[in-house]
Amino acid sequence: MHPRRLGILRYLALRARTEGPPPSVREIGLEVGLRSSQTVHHHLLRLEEEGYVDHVGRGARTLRLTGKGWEAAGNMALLGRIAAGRGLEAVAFGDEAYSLAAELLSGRSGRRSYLLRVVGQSMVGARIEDGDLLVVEEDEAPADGAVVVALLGGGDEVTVKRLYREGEMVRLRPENGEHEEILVPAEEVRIQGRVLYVVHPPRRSPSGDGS
Amino acid sequence: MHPRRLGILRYLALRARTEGPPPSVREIGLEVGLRSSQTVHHHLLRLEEEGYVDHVGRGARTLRLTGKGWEAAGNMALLGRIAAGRGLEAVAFGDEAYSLAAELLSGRSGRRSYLLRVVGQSMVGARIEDGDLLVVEEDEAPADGAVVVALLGGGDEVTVKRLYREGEMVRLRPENGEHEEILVPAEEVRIQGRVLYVVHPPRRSPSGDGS
DNA sequence: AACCGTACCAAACATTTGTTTGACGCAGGC
DNA sequence: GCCTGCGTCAAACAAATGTTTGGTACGGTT
Repeated sequence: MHPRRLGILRYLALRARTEGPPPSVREIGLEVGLRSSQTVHHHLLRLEEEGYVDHVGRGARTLRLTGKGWEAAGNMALLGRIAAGRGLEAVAFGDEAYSLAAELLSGRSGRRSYLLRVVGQSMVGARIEDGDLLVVEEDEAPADGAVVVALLGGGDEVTVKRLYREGEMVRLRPENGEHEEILVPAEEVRIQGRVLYVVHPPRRSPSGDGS
Repeated sequence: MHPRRLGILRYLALRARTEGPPPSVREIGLEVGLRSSQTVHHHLLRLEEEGYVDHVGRGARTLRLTGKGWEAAGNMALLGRIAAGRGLEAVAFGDEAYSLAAELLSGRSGRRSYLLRVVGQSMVGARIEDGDLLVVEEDEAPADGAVVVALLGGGDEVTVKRLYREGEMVRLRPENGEHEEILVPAEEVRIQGRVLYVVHPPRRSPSGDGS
């Protein structure tokens, strides 16, 4: 991905998560450092050809990120499915999830946020279960005891745990008796964000259906 | 509230819940039946003076509903707090709730939806607990087994239960062993909507905090 | 009756905004 | 060397959009 275009996508994502209209062409230029509206226009055309952006109607500020665009922008980053146990699974999302996130976040501190889908049962004690959506706000220094998204092993591994700092060490505690705590040096873990909300449908009926 | 202005507010709310930018002055006029952009402008000025709308930045399509505006628009309808046991409590909302609802609903079937805050523990079995937010989609005929919002006693009483139809009767089943089923004639209950999502923060840590 | 405020319209105006035109420099391939 | 594609700029154009101006009609007040 062209770095300029990536910058544009990121800015579009930022604006989409912020209250207010999508940016104008010149606003984009101002943001990403392009002095000619034409240049922005040029990149926008490419991005539209390649399916990263969209137009909803005609007129001013009708630009919109597509699903592909959100993905490429990265900072919306349904990073992937969080494995309570191990590993990062295939990224999976839908437009509904995006728009859900977009508004859950609007009006917030300006911090970036995103959605994750949970895989695993290690946090059932915090009402987080397999398949739930998490609304995560980026925050590298949340309070002790917060439920956080942590990156381990240089980013290869993502997990949701409750955070406790202990000097040079970081304790990541699951909330499920069957899972074990992780205790690692602070350098080896990067706190990515804090879980703001858990979103899920009501539990399926014991017998019947309803969904 | 001036009916014209109410119409404008409603349209603004509609657009805010829809993907795409806020409407232009002329688009508003088209919608509410005003042929002069000036007239729309006029009402917009009044609405801004009275604190129903807002401007975020300068330029095109920077109009925004304020909390007061959302409330006046009315179609967002945080009807009230649902008492799992009895009674409808005071309506309570905040900007967060509004914006949350706005996006959770966007892109949906066109049915109206709203948020409710749960009071009571009668549905813990369906992962619905006291204080949770419910995203409810209006639906008078949901499938058997769905978790629904039901109005009893001519609307005086609101409750969340799982729905089962039995001939002329309707069974509303709580999911908490300590609560009793409600079995009433179909005429005495009005199904208001179906619970799509449950939204809540992660459960507070057993010991510490983090929120 | 004269006056005032409100709601509305048509038309014009100024600004913003999307888009087009024309040009420059650079890298890579033929 | 020469051509092509790309990224960039400046400038202009055309469409849209927010805003202003001037005017009409109506109802209530003084």
